[in-house]
Amino acid sequence: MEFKIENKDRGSAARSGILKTSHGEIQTPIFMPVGTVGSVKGIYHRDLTNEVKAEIILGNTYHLYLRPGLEIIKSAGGLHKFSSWDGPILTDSGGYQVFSLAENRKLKEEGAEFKSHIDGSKHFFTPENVVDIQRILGSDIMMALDECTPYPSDYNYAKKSMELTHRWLERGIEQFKKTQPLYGHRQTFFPIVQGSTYTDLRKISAETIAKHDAEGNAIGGLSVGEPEEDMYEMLEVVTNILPLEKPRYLMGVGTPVNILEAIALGVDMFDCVMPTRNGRNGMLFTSEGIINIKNQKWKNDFSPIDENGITFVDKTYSKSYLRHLFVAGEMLGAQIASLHNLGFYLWLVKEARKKIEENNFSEWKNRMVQKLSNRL
RNA sequence: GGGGAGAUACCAAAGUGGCCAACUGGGGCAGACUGUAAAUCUGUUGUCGUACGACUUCGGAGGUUCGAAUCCUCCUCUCCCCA
Repeated sequence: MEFKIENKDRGSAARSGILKTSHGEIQTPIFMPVGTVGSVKGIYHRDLTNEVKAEIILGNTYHLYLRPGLEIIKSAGGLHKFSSWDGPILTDSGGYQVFSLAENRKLKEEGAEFKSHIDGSKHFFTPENVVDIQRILGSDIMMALDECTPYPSDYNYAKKSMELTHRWLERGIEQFKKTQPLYGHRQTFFPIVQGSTYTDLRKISAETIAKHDAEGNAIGGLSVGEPEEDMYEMLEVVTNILPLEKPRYLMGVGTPVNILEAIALGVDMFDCVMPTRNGRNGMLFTSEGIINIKNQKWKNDFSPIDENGITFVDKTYSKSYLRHLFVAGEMLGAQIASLHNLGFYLWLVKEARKKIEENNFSEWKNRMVQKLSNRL
């Protein structure tokens, strides 16, 4: 994998770049739609490519390992072929499930023991076998196994958790070096910074991660309930330490405002379930603010969903009609909202990229941030 | 014509002397959602008040009782069965 920074913003740490993978180039900053089980919920790949202009999507190790299982994905020739997505794929390691399925797992030095949420069966994830699994998935970017530390965590827990993540990282890197891609294309491996909301821990973690000189670095354990100011503070600490010339990936973030603020701090890659999940639940993100399309106020509004939207649904369907679909519980409503939101998220990062190239990112960002939180 | 059942909030439906402004579900209204156990979850839904609370409600009119959605009388309406 190759990363080249193209432009740097004058008023902030924002930068634009190009990330080259075996499945295509990614223009950063970029938002990566989440397709946990090999599907960006409710969206055809065709629309992901042609409408949303997605350049890379996510898959999840834990979920794909449980279902359909590695045998099937291996037989299919990897996740790209299995799901018919020939663009880049990043797979999360299951580290987030260590956090989100906390009640169903036990953390040990060797790894994390999971009780499947599907059938209760037991499974053991280690820093090593998570690499092996991602080799089978064939993702372009593989993630290290980490513990996504919950918020709030007391200092001692956060420190121990971070240190475990660091030890796991050593093992993951070893395994990564010992193994080869299975399908003839390149794969890379991103380590993850932890450290909860403690400045000194974040600093230690970022330094530790930086030493490994990976092709890209991720920042995890944020947007798990902490105040946004804390997140930005941690980001600033971490982005000042991680190597400038390597892409930075902020995991699981976030709201449109979060993304712009993080871009300003020098983050290049983002993923979040928000555009799809919140879309399914009737929330639309637009350049003018947030719409809860289920609200009564849209009942008689026959204007397009989003005049400025980039996808075909934005001008094809009216707010009134979309509201009707949600009220009626029609799945088309969830699909339209998801497509719109993803289109908006991709528009947002592409616009940010444009502004960085034009050297007026900060000013634009400040103006956008004002509008993005509006409730329409 | 004869016999029976019933009428409760937007709808359906529980409650059959005080713990009832009234279970529950639907519908309505609003909120939440950040590396997806989510096409999910939460709140609210008589009026007024931020709240403690106050006031008006269970087909209608009377009555019994300290107290009635609940018991009695009459009335109105609906449904079912038989002819």
